[in-house]
Amino acid sequence: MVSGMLVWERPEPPDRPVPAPLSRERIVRAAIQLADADGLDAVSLRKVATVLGVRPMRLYGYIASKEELLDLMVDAAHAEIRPVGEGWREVLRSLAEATRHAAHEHEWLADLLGGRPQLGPHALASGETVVAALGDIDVDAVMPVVAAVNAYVIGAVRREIAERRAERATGMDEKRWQASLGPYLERTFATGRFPALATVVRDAAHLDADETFRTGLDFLLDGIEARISG
Amino acid sequence: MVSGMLVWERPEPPDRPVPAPLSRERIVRAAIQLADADGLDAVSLRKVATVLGVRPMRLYGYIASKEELLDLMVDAAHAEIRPVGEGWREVLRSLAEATRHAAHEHEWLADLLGGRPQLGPHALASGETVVAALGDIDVDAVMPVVAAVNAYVIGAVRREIAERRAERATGMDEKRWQASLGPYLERTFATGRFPALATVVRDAAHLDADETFRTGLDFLLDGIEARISG
DNA sequence: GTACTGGCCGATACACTGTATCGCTCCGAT
DNA sequence: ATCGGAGCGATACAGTGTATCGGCCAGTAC
Repeated sequence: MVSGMLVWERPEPPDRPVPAPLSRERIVRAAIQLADADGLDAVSLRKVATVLGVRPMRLYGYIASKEELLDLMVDAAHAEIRPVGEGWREVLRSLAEATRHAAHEHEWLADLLGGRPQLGPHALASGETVVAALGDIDVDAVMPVVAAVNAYVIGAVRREIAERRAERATGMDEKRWQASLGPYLERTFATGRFPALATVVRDAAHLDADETFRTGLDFLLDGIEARISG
Repeated sequence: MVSGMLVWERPEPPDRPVPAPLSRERIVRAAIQLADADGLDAVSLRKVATVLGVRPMRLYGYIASKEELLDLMVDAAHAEIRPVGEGWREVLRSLAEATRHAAHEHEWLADLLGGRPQLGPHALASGETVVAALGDIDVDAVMPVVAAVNAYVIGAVRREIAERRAERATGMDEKRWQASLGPYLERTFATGRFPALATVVRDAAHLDADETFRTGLDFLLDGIEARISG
């Protein structure tokens, strides 16, 4: 009981805000929302907490560090990566395309992919699907094959997103892109120090992002096929 | 002239510290030294300035932002990547191995590779070497081939370094590694949700990092060979 | 020799970060 | 009715990248 004041005189306790119900899932969703909108740099524990109507330190009841939050985000993204198809080649291609697709919807994924080992349930689940589809392949060959495809996808997606960002940074349309990077390359090539590069960049047909990705993936899958069936 | 005091009475002006001679090269070397020793997170403009015996804001006379410093670091690393060999296959393999080697000496490179377009002089130089060695290949095929190899290397190196760090984080030796991640995977596999994965992880032969990298690279180069010579 | 001026340097400041610490409050068990 | 413990949040700390701006200095024009 508080002092001698009667209830009638005592004011009500200040409206203690109803504690927002919290969960890892909510936290991760909020973080992803921020990252989708404004990039990975926009994800800070304070901003996430604000979005959730919560004080920052509350989050530490659910995660031990920001790194863990990023891990959870990546695993959440893996939930959207569901390889399908029949036969090892189709499944691997599906894995690659689905990963790329996810990175298109969540560009921050390009910054995180491959940055730490993926051991979350969703990542393992998609791994399981892939490995299961490779059942007709020599057991000892499965890991190297999956690792190779994953490596290619990680690198290809990173490069692609990096280029996309660079283009956007120059002003979003292709005109300004050619107006800023084009001239730089022109001037650089004009020095004559990179003749072979200059020739290829100027004379060769330029594939778009889709074609580039698929071409590289086909190289890899062809190489795999040759070895495992041989 | 300062007031009426004679020289003899007037103290010397305070030892104005000799301004440390500065250059992008020095700045980048200092940053790389920090990153080699303690990782990318240890690279801050303040720390770099301290190493150089300089105040932080001075650096902005040489670079416009920290991102530019990171770009310069990456290009400096590219200076150590000099692909050699005869014929397109040897050169591409050399490019891949040299990049991996650089990332072993500068682990931070794994965090930066592929993160932004590489247009620095050293990156272009190694690109020139590679493209020049692909002279006997159809011009339109050069870019996709180089892009594919680069993508694979970026991803493979990232994965490899990420794993190495995870191992180190558990205590550096293999015993503790098995004592921390092993049990996690064991418990996870024990749930029976990932049977195919469990089988492969448990029963298949495990390649070491060198073998894994080379196997994937061979897949890719084989696939390339099949297409360009066919 | 003197006045000016333009450029560089550095101190300070700002807004923000991740997270350690720790007192308070409240709930549930005894 | 009392105690214990857990969780919450305010505060604090050490650090970040960088904008701003006052002042010093070198060089130039007379």
